[in-house]
Amino acid sequence: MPTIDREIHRFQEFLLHQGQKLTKERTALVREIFGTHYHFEADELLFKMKQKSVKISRATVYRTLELLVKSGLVRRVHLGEDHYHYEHVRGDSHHDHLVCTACGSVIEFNDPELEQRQLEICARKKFTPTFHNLQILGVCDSCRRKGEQPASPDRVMSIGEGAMRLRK
Amino acid sequence: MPTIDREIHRFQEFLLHQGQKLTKERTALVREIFGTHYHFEADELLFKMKQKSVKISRATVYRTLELLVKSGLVRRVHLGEDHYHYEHVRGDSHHDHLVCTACGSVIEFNDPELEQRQLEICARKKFTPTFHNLQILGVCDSCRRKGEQPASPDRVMSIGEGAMRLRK
DNA sequence: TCGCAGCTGAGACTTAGTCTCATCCATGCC
DNA sequence: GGCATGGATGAGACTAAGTCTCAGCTGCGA
Repeated sequence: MPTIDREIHRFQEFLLHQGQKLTKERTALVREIFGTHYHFEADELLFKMKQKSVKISRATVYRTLELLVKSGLVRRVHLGEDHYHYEHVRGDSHHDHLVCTACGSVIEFNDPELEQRQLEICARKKFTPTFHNLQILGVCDSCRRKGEQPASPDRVMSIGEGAMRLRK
Repeated sequence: MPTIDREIHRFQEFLLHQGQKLTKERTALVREIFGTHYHFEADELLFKMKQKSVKISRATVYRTLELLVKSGLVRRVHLGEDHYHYEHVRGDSHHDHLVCTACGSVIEFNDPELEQRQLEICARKKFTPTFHNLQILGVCDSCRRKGEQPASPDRVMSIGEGAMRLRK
């Protein structure tokens, strides 16, 4: 898949630039992330690799995710749960998330006016922003119509594909 | 301190309303939270109680924080670290946070225009919001002037008073 | 193809938070 | 005040997510 090869190439350039190597484990992870996942958890990724009989340890998954975040190919986000989620980046610009607390679905949005307003607030407070993180929790259209009971905001359903956990 | 007594009274009413009791442990925690802390971590609170020789277990601290969040007296927030922070609420309205990645200080702001814009985005996406969470990470004015090197965004310094941890 | 710096897996360890259960105590009733 | 009782407590085991260690492996430049 040529698109993924481009990501792998970008990752390799990033690694070489700081004297690091592109190993087969790293390549496999990039393939998995850019090939099928969008929002995912570290443990979910580990599980998928095991499912495919690609032997990669937990340590390597976490180490590689850290490198991918540093390289800018992957973003680490909070989606209202008490651990991180990751999403791959494909040259698309920054966005924020609407997270449905009933079904766990994630809707992305990008709103330049909102971003602009944030910059104004920072300027007013003499604050130099480097990064921000906005999640709006609530109920998506289809859940609202199904009349499903939203979970309480501090107990959001698992997001993503609900992959089984590897560690009992 | 009469102000704190008012908070304790509100908490007691909340508890009674659902057949729960105001114990001396819960009272002590409310006093500590409303008396001296603003943004704090669960473990920090536990440490402060131990310092004051008030014997309260970890389980009770977490259980009481949960009740305080439910009662609306305390809010649970993400400040860019991988665990929760809490802040007490004193009738003030919702606000968001600017978090300095160099010194760990937290600046609050409330911007009705920003909130309004979020509602518009939700309406456009047919999403019913219940709650949101915005942190802007960056460097505060005094750190910028000191020319301090900001920590990388994914490795934010500890926020709060840097209380020693109880568990080694 | 060789050497070695960087990488890997296995599993011990850490941190933040939850759960269990025997015992305690706040509250309502007498 | 004394008593009954159901909710609350503490100690510590347990869990989830993530980090660290170290002996052996491997990608890549010479």
